[in-house]
Amino acid sequence: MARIQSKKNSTKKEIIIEKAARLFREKGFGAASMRDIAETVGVEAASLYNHIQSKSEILQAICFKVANDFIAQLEEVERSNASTLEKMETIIRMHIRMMLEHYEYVYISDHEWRHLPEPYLSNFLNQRRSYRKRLSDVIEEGIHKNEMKNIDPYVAVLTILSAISGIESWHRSRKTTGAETLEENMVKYLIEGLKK
Amino acid sequence: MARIQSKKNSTKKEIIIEKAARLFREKGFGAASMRDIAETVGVEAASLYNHIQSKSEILQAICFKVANDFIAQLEEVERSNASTLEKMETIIRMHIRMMLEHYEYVYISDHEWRHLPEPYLSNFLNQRRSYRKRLSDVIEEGIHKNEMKNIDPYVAVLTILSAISGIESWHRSRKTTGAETLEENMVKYLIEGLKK
DNA sequence: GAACCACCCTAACACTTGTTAGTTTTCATT
DNA sequence: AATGAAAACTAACAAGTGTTAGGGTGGTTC
Repeated sequence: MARIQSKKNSTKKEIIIEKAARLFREKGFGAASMRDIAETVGVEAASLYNHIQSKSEILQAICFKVANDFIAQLEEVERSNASTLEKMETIIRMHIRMMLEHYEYVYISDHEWRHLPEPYLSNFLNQRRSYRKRLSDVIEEGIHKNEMKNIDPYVAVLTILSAISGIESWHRSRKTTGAETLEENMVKYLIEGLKK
Repeated sequence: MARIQSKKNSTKKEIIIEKAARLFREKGFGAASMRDIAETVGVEAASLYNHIQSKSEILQAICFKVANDFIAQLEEVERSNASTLEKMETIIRMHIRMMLEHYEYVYISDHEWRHLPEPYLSNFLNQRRSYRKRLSDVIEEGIHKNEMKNIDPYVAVLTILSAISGIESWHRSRKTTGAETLEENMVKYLIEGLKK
């Protein structure tokens, strides 16, 4: 019960996933090999299998952790009794912060999910679809309550989530624009386009 | 000079690139093998090398074709004497239509460029950076001329391009929303958020 | 001190990868 | 019918893939 632990109070499995996430993001799931992962962990490839069952288990862990995180936070917003515009702003900020603070994980969940094996793939896509539906319900309500301009809710959700997912390219850049400027301006842009 | 041609007035090389594009988009560059490509072309893998030099040459052809297309169209807009807002709307529509009509190519150029070998990779990224800079110059001018609201130009460009790139997920969906609705609503959203 | 267990190692597996060599087929032009 | 080039084929290569088997090592617990 002691040896399995490391410096950071995390199990070796968690360490493996963390290191793998970095590589999956940098090179893509397919191009990052188990031997690559093993090297950054400081161990032989075969040894990884004492802690994980397969390469794709790592991907599953990452994708579903992110998905669950988003769903949990969305539920919190849904339960609140803020206006629909406030709700959307909260959600947008939540997404931006997730992208800023958990870049690797969110990026992988956004871009590498197609490598999930069935039935996880279908599962993931269903969760995703239902998540977006719930977001567009908020917008639809906002339109009915005359708090938002009349815009196709599906397109609005698509626009918002895609825009935020593009923060990925900021992360890869030289970051002459600060994180705070990024957040405030993107929120401004996306909320302004929604307002009546 | 005749045998190399096929039904569609295109060389075999172009056919290979087209078929490969489909596979690169579906499975990713790394996961699509030369044997996969050969099969859809209806030939053995080794025979592909009578027409192309390497797998990555296909990727280069796709990425730079798209990049050059975008640059050419941007230059046309820059030369016009429309207002900055009109310019931005034209550019946004151009991007949306490219995404709608040349989905496979644009998607690959957006998502698989990291597999380009040097020096093509650096080249590609430089073109991309300079393209975005020119877009943000238009927005900056719009702000100075008081035609646009005061928003960080870098963030605005990031938001616009990322949003449009998300049309990819519409393409993969059941398309309950039509292409026209998609275009009009996204333009509305993105332009409205820019207007003073 | 013996047994146990978690963990690492080396070696190997079956398979897939992009690509090359060498040969044969196809077909328009002479 | 013969020529010559383009383009297809088979076979093989070296390297890399995820994963398993089996054995060794060092620390914890009886």
